Amino acid sequence: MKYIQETMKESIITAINEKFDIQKDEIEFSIPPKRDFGDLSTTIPFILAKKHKQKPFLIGKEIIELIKDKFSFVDDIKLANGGFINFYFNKNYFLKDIFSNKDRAIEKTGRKIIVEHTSINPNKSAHIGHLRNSCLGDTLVKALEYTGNEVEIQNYIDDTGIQLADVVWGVLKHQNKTLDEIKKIDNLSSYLWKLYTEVHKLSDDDGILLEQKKTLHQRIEDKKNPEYEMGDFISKAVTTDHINVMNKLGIRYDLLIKESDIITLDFFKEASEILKKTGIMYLSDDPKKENCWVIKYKKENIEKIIIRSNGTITYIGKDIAYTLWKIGHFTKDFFYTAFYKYEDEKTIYISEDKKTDTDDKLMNNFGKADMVYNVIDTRQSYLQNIILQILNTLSNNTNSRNFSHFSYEMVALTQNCAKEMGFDISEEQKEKSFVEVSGRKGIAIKADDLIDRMKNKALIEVEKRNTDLKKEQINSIAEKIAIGALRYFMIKYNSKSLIVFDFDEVLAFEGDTGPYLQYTLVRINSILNKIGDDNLNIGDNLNIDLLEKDELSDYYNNLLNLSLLEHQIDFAIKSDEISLISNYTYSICQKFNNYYHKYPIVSEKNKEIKNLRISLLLLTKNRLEKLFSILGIPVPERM
RNA sequence: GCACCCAUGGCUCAAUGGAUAGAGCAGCUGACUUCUAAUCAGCAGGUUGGGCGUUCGAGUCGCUCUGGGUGCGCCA
Repeated sequence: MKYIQETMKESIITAINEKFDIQKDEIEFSIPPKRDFGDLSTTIPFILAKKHKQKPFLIGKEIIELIKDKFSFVDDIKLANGGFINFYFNKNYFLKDIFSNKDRAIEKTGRKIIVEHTSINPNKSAHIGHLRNSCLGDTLVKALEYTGNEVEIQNYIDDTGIQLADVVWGVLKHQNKTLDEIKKIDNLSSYLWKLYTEVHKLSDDDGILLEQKKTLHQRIEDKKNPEYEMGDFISKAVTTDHINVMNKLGIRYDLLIKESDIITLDFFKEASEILKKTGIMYLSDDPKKENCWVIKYKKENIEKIIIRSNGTITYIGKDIAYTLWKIGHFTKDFFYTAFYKYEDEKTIYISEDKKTDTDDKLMNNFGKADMVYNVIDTRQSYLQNIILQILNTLSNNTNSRNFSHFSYEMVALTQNCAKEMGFDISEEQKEKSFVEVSGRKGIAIKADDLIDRMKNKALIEVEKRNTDLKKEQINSIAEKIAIGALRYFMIKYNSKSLIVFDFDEVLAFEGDTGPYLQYTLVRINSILNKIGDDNLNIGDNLNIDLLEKDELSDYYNNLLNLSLLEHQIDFAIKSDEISLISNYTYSICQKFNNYYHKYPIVSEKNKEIKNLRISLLLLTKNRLEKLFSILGIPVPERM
């Protein structure tokens, strides 16, 4: 449909541009809400009515006269409701066009895009809040790849942060453990999860302790042992745990960037030169900010301090430097080494502050992107907006977008859920309609625990329905269902809506859920198995007019919706809204399931009608498989 | 105080300024000797928080009020 629309736009412009003034990007098509209104609709008359100060109805009539014979695949064009131009396609042409183009390769854009997501503090297990980030980020990655972009997936490791220092203090000073002892701990992330909340409780209002932690934090940053060594081990071990959990969900990374390397290599120096030279960063006149280098945040008219009066850099400075590096504003680069290998040998690299043995060829390929996505929750909007402002100023070129704070609302818990988990909730929090997730307070569901819980629920269902299967098969199916359910749940909501988490909702496997989608595709595969490969020779001789009126309408409805795939994915990316992809997938399944119940396929006697139905089946399968791979939803063999 | 976000059936959410505001859950009724009932069909449920405005057309845009949330440090 994307291609049909493009051709139509061009033909329309050529046909009418002598009489009417219209640009290509002003023309928009939409699928009409009712079949009676045709197959594709445009509101050009309304747009022109404003420009030419005429009635939309009259303009519409004139346009139709000008374009009526221009399209071989359009049977009829009608004017409706005061100015809508509705196109009625030749249905057979349309069917053949979609069917023969279903595997058409997407053109490469030649653009390199960096997506940073996950970026969990490496001091404890991943939890549901992180899952939303990673699922959104990964789906974004896959959608960008699908549309022909080269994507580099980065995961930022804050290995010098206070959060890490907290647990290092916990093991060294509070528990007096040595590095060797720590190395022996099974499931370190989970162990630290508990320790972290303990440390947080202890130091809440203990001044001496806070001072001690501050010193320790500085020693990590200065790479002094044993603190540095311990921090380095913990952050790498925990990061590995995070990579493993995410891998279960099909979420992967190309490169880890350590904050310590940004500091050690003094990336900020180069960033600082750029910012000073362009006047973006300047010495403040404000007496309260004497000797501070600041950036003016225009939106709120605030001077944000970047370099403190003592010469040290604030938090955002590192982020600015990192982003400038990503977009290729730097001459400086990191060094790299291999960090992790997936089962298929694909490697995750990690940044280093000095030369390593890793092959040089790989080193030069990181960074230097045409576009950068930072997947970070909405609470960081202020800082991300400052970065956006800097990049906009630097690139003067206002119409090409090269940075997106891909933001989303946080995940919280229902009061019920928090109670069920036995969390210690403050009185203040109890008054609210939800409980904020907090790693520090231990108020969150760990990713591992959630996946296990979902798998167990799926296991019961699979066992009930498939008594003939072996244990491993049941296990593998249950795992796929759990993953599908979780990934769909995490992205189906609009990114601006707060997810108030409850087990009932994530464990629902009926209705608007991942398993519903999976069930649809499993069923399609099962029908195709019954039909057998021999009977799948769908030729060019499909004739949609053989269908009865009602079926024709249902069939065509499915077809039109299926034709929107490319358009929907483009639109989701353009609007920074991943849930559009899951919504679209759901609509395909709903329409197909309805069709399936009305019209038999395997038992249909009329060969031509059977072929028509099979072709719809194949087309639906084709679309769903593409969408599932973008959404990261696995396809179980049976359900 | 300033900035940003949100408000749509009982609940959870859709809707690209467009035609009669759609789904799922919960409730009720019905469909498995017929391609998997994790499914499907039907019933019921709406003044899109209030007001004003822009527009041929507003759930969607602007202003305003109300209610909720988040952010705003020489912390990270």
